[in-house]
Amino acid sequence: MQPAAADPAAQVDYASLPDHVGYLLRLAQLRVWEDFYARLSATGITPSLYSALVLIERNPGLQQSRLGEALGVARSGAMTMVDRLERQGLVERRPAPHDRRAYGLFLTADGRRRMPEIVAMVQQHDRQINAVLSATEHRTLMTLLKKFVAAPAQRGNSLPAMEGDPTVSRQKRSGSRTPRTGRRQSKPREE
Amino acid sequence: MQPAAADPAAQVDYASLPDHVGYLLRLAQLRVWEDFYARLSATGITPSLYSALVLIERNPGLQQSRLGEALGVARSGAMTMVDRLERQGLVERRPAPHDRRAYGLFLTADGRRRMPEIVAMVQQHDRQINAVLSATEHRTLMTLLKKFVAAPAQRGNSLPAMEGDPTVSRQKRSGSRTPRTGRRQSKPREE
DNA sequence: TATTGTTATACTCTATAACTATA
DNA sequence: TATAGTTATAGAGTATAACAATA
Repeated sequence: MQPAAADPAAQVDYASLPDHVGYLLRLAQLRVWEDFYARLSATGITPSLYSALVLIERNPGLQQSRLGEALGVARSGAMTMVDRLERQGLVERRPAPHDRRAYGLFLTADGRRRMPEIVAMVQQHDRQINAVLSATEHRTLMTLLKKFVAAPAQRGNSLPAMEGDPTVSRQKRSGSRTPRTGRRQSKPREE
Repeated sequence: MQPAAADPAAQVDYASLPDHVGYLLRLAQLRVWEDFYARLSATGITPSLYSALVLIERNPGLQQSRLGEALGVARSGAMTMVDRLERQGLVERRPAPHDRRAYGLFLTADGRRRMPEIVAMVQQHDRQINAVLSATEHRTLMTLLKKFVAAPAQRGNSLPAMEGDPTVSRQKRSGSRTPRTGRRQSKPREE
């Protein structure tokens, strides 16, 4: 995303671009992410990982599939997220009580210990991000965004994670679908 | 992004997630994209391609590098975009008058002919998207988003394209950088 | 030496499909 | 037969680096 050196882009006429909500939404989100990453880079927590953490903290024992559904990612994507959080020692998978296929997700002791700090960093990030708006403006923006999002969608409508996603494009375009192969074994930790 | 079947996600407590601007921005953008892709899928135009088209139309003779800077993508990325637009017959590269390295970008005759229709589709998309807000609300939202975006950034601050981007994450994370190799020849159309 | 266009390569994110164990 | 977790693979998007031609 390298910023234009001096400002060669200044000569370009952006025409109608800034009149599109989508364009502004993207710029805004980009700005938010930049600050998020800059601020939390040391922790290795990304926006999507953070949203997973919050959900797991608030819904102890949550299953991976449920997490994925809640965050709008495929099961395999949820896997990756949980793997990362597990590797960071923040989250653990415990066998589900009544279903030997499933696991429940929990914060580890370390995760519970570190959570407040992480949350504080994110809140600080939020404050920084919102600093450009007055309290009233911020409230208004949140209200409008919520209204925008809550509106009945043409298609399904869950609440996805906090992360970028070239997904939509991929899904909706491309008429060619090629099947795959591959695999080997599963659940190498249950014998 | 498959929508949750019935609504298993409804049982999940989203906790503080909806209080974060970033989270709402992402949801909002997702919704916008969905509609954009659904509506323009037949044309093969993505949000980022559309923004390129608009810039080229308004700035005839624009160089690829300038386009890239204006849209916040690397030169190689601008290449890809222009390649796609060229393949679709919408844009052409003409040798720049006073710089034999450079090319100027122009809409083709066909591009100019099709542009109004594309613009109309995008405007229709915009209307649909904005339908959930009153005219006043929409104006307020745009104003707030602009204010949000226009605020002095900590880092550089150009106006990128209309497309998702896992970019930020990649750039800001990862301490390991491995150099590459590769190439073969360039400009096979200038001998 | 710097810039423009180009190509090769790598990495992130996320999807689909198929498989295993279990229900 | 369906579901949870897993794994392999595909592909979109975008970055970096190196190169040729030109400035």
